[in-house]
Amino acid sequence: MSDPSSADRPVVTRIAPSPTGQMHIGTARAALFNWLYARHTGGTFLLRIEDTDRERSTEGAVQTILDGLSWLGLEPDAEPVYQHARAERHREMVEKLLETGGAYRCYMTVEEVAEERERARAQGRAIRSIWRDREAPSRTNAPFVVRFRGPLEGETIVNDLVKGPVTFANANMDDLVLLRSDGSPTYNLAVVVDDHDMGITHVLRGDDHLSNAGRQSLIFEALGWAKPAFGHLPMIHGPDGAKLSKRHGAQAVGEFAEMGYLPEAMRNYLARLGWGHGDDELFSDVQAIAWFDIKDVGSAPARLDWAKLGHVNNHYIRGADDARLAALVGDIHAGRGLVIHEAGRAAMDRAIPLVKEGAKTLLDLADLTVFVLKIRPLALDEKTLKLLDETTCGRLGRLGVRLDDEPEWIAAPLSKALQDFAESEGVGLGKFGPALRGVLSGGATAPDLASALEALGREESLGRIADALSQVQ
RNA sequence: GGUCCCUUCGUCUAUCGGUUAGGACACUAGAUUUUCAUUCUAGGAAGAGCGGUUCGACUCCGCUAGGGACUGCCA
Repeated sequence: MSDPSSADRPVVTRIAPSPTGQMHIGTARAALFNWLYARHTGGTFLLRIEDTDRERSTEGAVQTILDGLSWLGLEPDAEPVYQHARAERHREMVEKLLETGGAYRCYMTVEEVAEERERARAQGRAIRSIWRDREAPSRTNAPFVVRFRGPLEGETIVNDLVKGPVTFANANMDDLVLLRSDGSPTYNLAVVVDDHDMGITHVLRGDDHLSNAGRQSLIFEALGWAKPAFGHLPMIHGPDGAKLSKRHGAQAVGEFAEMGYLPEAMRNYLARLGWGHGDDELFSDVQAIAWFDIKDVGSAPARLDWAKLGHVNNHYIRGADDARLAALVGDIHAGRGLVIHEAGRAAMDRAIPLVKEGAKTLLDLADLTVFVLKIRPLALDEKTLKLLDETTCGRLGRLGVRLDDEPEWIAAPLSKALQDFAESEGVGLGKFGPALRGVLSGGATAPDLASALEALGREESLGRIADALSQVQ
């Protein structure tokens, strides 16, 4: 149902964030959908930085966007376009509109506009300037803005790819400002000119721009240009249904990264928010690209569900390369001020594959591996100290000797050895397992005993047991 | 206030006029067990409300209610 004029061109999509702070997760999802659609159709995915508001745009925010996209693995196919740099072109088009009568100079003061706004609101109509049908004042250097001369009647229909046909009465649409009194172009004008010049065929963006689609359609028409196809994505809300904000835990891409979510997990989870392919929940980028279609994008807003995100992330952590995880987790440990020695590094490498199935985030993985990084002799927690009575100490002593006989220090045979030992002692593992756990981990979270032993290595394991025994005696 | 959008289990969703309304996460119970977790098994859980259209409606239409967006010389 796309605009016929754009149907035959190769697809060009774009993400057009304004660099005014953090990169919202909704922007990330819009980027993902644009990226998926471009990849699916063999088209192009572009980035445009909407920095026409010089007051609010910052260099740092631009970098945040670039970093965010890069982290997500959604690199644009060309250098970013900076909207601000195109101001001359925008002004040219306003000139053209002025010549063709599609726009007019409005000399209303801000106060007068405020009054008109109030009147218009009270009367339930759109804002109209008195200068719409009036000659310019005689005093030539009076400040003015350029407004769009919108049609007074008829309707504008946006055939939205997600929402279906959306009808706006032209009478309800304001004569919006195209050029500010300082001569700088505004958003709605710049978007239209840039989308046209960049050859954008599909505009997939947040729901909050739906009403802008009506306004922008009018400008496209006034300029005599073909419109792109529009698709307005529903917003992402917090778990309570309100617009996603800081108090929901996170809203910026960078925050998700810091919380230990993997970019591929974010892509999978975000894709599933508002888009679906039957019952498929976990899928690769290749599959998502093959399956993605705008017609399968839902129209209702979705809530962020941390539990499910955690589940998806866990799935990708399980499948992730261990060396990559080790590097990522090492950074987290380092960030927490932990020094990682050579031996610790090796122990981490051994520990990660043994514990990662229990990690929902990289932060979890850090918690699950911290026990191998402890330095001997470990400080024993009270719970463990209480478990270390004479009988248990005797057992652990014998266990140490028994384990040292193991030819191979890997989990499966170690597990067998533990079972055999328990049997030879005539007790269940429960009789000394918890004590051994405490001795090996110093109270930190640790995996099952055999895995913990393997991760620590022979020397370290036996050393920790010996340390504990001499400490208690 | 006005314009526009949205509404299936707690959450994300499948369904595209005829189904015991399916799946995933979460939850509950049981099994496993050296903590937590993992794993396995079982289970509860939904069409906002009211009217139409139709032989038949979750699906189409209208109204109501509830959410949301926009209503800037912000984007």
